[in-house]
Amino acid sequence: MSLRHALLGLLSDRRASGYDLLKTFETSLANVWPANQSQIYTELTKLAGAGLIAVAAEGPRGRKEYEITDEGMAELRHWLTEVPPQRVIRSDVLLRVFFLGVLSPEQARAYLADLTDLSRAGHEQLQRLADSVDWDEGNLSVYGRIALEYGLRFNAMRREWAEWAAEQIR
Amino acid sequence: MSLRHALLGLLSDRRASGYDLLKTFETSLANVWPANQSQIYTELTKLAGAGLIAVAAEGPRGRKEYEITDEGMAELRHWLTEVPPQRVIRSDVLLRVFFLGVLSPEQARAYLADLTDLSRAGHEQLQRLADSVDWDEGNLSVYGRIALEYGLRFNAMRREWAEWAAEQIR
DNA sequence: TAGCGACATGTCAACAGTGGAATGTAGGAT
DNA sequence: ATCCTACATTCCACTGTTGACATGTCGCTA
Repeated sequence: MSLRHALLGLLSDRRASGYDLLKTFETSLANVWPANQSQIYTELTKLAGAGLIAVAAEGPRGRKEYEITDEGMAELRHWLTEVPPQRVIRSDVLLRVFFLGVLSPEQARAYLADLTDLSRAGHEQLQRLADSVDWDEGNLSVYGRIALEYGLRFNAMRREWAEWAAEQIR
Repeated sequence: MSLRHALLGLLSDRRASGYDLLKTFETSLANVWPANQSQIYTELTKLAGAGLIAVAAEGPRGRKEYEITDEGMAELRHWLTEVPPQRVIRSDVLLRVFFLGVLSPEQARAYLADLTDLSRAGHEQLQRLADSVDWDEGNLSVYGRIALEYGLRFNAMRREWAEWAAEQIR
């Protein structure tokens, strides 16, 4: 149920078409809440039907620019302040760890080494992103920076853990 | 597609019925890959149909004890060594952060304070679990301990991040 | 002016996950 | 002997996610 809130959140900042939103999902939101084209258009239609967003303008090529309604803003605020966050995160990365005993110690260490590399690469990618963005004083900047910092810390944590874990085997 | 591998992984350790597996999912695997009853039974039927597991024994009350086949072991090893782990993790926790600008600074800080508490509680719960288990020398123990350490480090990281983030606002 | 790439939306089938209903049995405690 | 709890499975409806297919237009450039 979070896709709708992601859309409401983006539309709370500025009006946009499905296509605009799709581009945003492909870039900044890709690492947090991926969504594809069909899902976005379907959900926009549902949101409009529920009165949480409305078509504000129509443009060339059938472009429909949506804006958030007061009802939509209320729903967004409700989600932000009242809905308890998901406690569990499905992680196939961690799931594999449970079953590494099936492999040889060498293979298990190789898996953890791959995770180390993956985490290092993720960290570097985010660091480059952080360096390339000019962080002005806007809200999106403040919270975008905070979200990015989470990514940096997460990757650092995972890298250190994977290195530690590899040492624990045999 | 990971539920099937979770089931194969568990069955690689010992034979079990759907009911046994369900109990395992409710306890040790609940924080890594939650699955409910209907999903487990459906997937077991599919796995048996595909020849990756087989009914090894039948017991009282229609109990069917499954065991992993050679084909199933091959699939499990393939998943562990060859299938690249998911790069993105959907996180509604982080998604909210992007949109905290919609709220007042006080409300945003309150959200981060809740996250701090949540992370602290999660850490304590895992710490209690770690203290209560007797870590023998088996593989499950080694890798179970490694997975648990991930949880501890993750919660610690998130708590520190949430505290840092709250300071960044205003 | 012809063509191409980006813009733009809609629909569909398939699979994964959630939650609940229905059904029944075995075995231990009172 | 009865009852309750835990054991045990199956099915169903609904929602969310993925990937592919289908369709068409605008505007720039060669």
